[in-house]
Amino acid sequence: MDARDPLPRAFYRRDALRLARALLGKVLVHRTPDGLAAARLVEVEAYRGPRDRAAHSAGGRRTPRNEVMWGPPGHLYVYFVYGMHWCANVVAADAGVPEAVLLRAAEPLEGLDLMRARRGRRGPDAELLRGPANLCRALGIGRAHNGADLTAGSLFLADAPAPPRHRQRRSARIGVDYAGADARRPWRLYLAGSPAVSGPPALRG
DNA sequence: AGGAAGATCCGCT
DNA sequence: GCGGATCTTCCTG
Repeated sequence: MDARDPLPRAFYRRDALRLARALLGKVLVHRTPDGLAAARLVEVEAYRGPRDRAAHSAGGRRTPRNEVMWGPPGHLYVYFVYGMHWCANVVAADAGVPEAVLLRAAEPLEGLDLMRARRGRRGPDAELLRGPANLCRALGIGRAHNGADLTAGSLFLADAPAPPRHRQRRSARIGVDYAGADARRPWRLYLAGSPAVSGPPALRG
């Protein structure tokens, strides 16, 4: 498979934790009229369905907002938070199983000028996609991309070598203190030492 | 109909 | 470390 081809549907058809592991190192590509932007995923979080109190699908709540989580795998679930930010998830597992992987950070690869412009040229390049909302901003992802099919179209994930195991780390997920015991489950995965990883220093090495 | 909280980010102290 | 920005969504009454 060419590195520029979208990963196939079968890649996404597994539970969110396994998909999260597989996503580390993969390349998210977005072609728009303004140009192409691409970045390598270095931080993700698994949200594991109705029994996961931290997930938007907790308790089996199915609403217009999280509807995409119930759909087939390989689509993007994009939601709006805090009155100003967009965040993007990759839908995992079979239709009817509402699991997803939040994309928290990535290292810029292509389209640096475009991403700087979208971000307002703030900070070092390595931090252009540091944090879930910044990632969406730099890649031009927003409301229009909710439900987008990542296996066909201008927004897709391309294959890339898996990062070495000795750089892979796990931690509790960030920003889910409301979720009780589930808040402490180690379902955040990241690459140690990447300057693009978000969170406090203790959660980046 | 109303209100509370949110899978965040940034700038200031 | 803290709080403000800003608005959608969902639950409650």
